[in-house]
Amino acid sequence: METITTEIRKIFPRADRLTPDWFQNKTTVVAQALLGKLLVHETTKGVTAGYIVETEAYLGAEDQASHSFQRKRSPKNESMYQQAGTLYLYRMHRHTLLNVVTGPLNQPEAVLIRAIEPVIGERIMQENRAQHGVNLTNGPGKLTQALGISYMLDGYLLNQANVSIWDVSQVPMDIVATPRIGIPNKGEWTHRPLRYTVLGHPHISRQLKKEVRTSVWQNRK
DNA sequence: GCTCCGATGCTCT
DNA sequence: GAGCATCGGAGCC
Repeated sequence: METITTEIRKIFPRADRLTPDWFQNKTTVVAQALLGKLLVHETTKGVTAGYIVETEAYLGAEDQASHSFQRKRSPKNESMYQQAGTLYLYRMHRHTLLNVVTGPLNQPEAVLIRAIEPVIGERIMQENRAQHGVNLTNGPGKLTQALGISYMLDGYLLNQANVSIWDVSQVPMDIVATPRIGIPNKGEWTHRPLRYTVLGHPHISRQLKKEVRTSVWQNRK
């Protein structure tokens, strides 16, 4: 725990680790506030980390697109019912997707982390993915592979599984809300703007080249 | 025990 | 922009 703090603060002297409490806030608020935060994984190969640039909110029992729609509950999605800050990981085809549980205990909401910008351990990410450039981390399955995060971490609390999220005062210039990806035939929930992105960031998934901007972060304080 | 399918990504056109 | 890989769990027989 101390060594990772030292390592992060070498690069970001004023970095603060987010505690599970931080995720008790409203899911849509957390999803937007996560943009610019640093997602960190301590692996056997070294530290991997990146700024979060794309998230999606999943609003529990009433959200048709959520795994916990109508409070559906099973060993597979049990993590969604746990306390805020719990990691919810599941496998999609042969990929692993990472969520962080939000809100009160037993209210099964979560934020899906869909894309990051590599910051630490880019060489490790290249090894893990056999790819380079934006292809390293511009998708939910890609970023877990790049960071070396396995579905075995499902159910662990943030900070207790070598996975942590840090406030490093990186602030988006602009945030845009759009419909979520891969949610067909879910009525109004298909179209609700619950996907949040750092406007124009090159690492956002499924983005057209002409939408990429050169300036995406505010200057640090 | 069997079928169905997905909050994806890669490849090829 | 379409096709398909690939696998565990849920739902049903």
